[in-house]
Amino acid sequence: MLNRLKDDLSEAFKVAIREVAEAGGWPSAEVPEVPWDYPSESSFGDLSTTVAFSLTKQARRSSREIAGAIAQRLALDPSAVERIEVAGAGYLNVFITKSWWRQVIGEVLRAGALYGRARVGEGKKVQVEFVSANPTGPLHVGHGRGAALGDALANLLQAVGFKVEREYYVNDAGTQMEILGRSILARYQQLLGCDVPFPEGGYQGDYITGLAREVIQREGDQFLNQDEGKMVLTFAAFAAEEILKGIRTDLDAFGVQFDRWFEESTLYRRPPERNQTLLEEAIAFLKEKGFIYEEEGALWFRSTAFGDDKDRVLIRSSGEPTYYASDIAYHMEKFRRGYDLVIDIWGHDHHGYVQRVKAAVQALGYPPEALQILLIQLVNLLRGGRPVAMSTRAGEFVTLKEVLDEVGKDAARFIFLTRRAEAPLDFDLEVAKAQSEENPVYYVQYAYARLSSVLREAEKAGFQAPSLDADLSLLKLPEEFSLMKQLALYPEVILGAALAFEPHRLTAYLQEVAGQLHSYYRRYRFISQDSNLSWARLALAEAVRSVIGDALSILGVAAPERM
RNA sequence: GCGCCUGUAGCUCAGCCAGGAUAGAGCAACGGCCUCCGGAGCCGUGUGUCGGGCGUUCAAAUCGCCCCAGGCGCGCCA
Repeated sequence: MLNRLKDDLSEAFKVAIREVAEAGGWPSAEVPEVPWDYPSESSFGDLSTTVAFSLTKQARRSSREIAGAIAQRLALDPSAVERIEVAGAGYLNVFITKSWWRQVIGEVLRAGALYGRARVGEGKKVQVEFVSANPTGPLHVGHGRGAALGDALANLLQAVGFKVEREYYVNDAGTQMEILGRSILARYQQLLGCDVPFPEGGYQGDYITGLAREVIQREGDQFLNQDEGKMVLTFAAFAAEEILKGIRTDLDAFGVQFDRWFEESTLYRRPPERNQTLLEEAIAFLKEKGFIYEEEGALWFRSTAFGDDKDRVLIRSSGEPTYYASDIAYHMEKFRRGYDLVIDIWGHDHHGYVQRVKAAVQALGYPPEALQILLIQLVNLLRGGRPVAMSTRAGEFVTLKEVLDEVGKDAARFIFLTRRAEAPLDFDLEVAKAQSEENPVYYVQYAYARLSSVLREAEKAGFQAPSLDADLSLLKLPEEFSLMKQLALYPEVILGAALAFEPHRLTAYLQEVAGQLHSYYRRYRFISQDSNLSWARLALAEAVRSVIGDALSILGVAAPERM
């Protein structure tokens, strides 16, 4: 709605600029786009443009003069625009009519959950791959941040018309599986009284011992004297499956569901209908394109042809494929599935890898912008302002489950989404638990619960479902117009957050709306003796509630009617 | 050494991609507010070399270059 208004205004401005140019005898061929700002100060109007500044050169006049001339020739819809003012050095400030703002309420109430939805995605297929933690241990807080971001981003993209699939890449092959198997085997042997050393670089967490104990419970000591190489594989497969179960449970508790769990081992298996594995196919394709060469017994990919610093090995001289090779095959597989856009969410420590994978995607014949890689910075876990010590190596880490048990899903998700991905995040357990103003999630949820309560009370007082027929012209307070403006902005916030891959814009928006609502609530009453006014304010209440609820659902945070 | 991210109020951060009017929030601090729809709330008070420098521009937190500080990455590791 606001968008439509801005488009209309832009058109009117362009017409006026052309007229001014013709009258003034300066070139009118290049009429610039008209940029719109929301001025911070209400005396500067509701919308403001600096378009006059950009015309000074071609017009050879001052921006102030140009702005004045434009303002005089503007033909505007009087039902939407109250007046135009020229201010400062040549700003053109647009004041929107009160009746136009009031229409936003009806728009929200009529559209309901569809308010703020857009179609820019045009049904294009997007894949968001996130979390993808190795099945070698439970999810920790950092994974939680990735999970919250990926899920919220997927929701946002859905909201603007993309067809989204969520995927988890399971690294169930390669070295780390072997280390996992060895770690469990060592604990198994130790538990049964054998004096064996723990493997170097093994996974030391207590859960490893727990899994070994589980094996003993189920199978006893029958594996003690069997072939170790075989046992490592068996134990690894068992452990990965168990750990993955735990991961699924944790993600479920966190409210994240994936459409597909793609196993790395698939890349090394020959599908019945083909005569090559996906990995072999990928390499064969690159070879055919001339990007592969042999040197020192290894197979190299000429990634430098696509902006990488150096060429990379795909097949080691030992015959083993590198992790990079499997990732190339994986991305080939992804794009074959027909996604228009693939988004990978990785930990920030992988950023050296970005260029490489993009290079591979290009070599495979896909446009580089079809793959977007988002890097998430670390989560610093604090308790009462003091860092909580964590070391994955020593097996000491705070798991996502522990955090969820302590602070709950909603607080965790919301806080994870308050910062943009590439900024490190301090996550203070005490703050996340606090049921007070320190904690942004409660502040926002409370606004929703409060409005729900008001609407319940209203019903008791005889104001059934907020009426679209309410006389909104009774809404005259500045605070009411502030809220209406926030409602009007919602579609832009959704669209902007989705296209920029920045869900944190939505948490910020929610905090702003909640703040305005609380402030209004303390000062005025929704339900009063004046029944017409009550109807009008309740319509506003319902509209605000609807938008807060919708935004929370996109973030994956509950919108409680009572707290 | 090269590359990426970060540097904005005492603290945590928005704003930077698409440059515009006195740079915004929250927390912390202090002082107020429960005849009234939920006080998990509200109102008020103060805070800035936007890391530094140079440049582009009518206009720079925002764009470019250089420098400083912190983090991370640069494997035939994953």
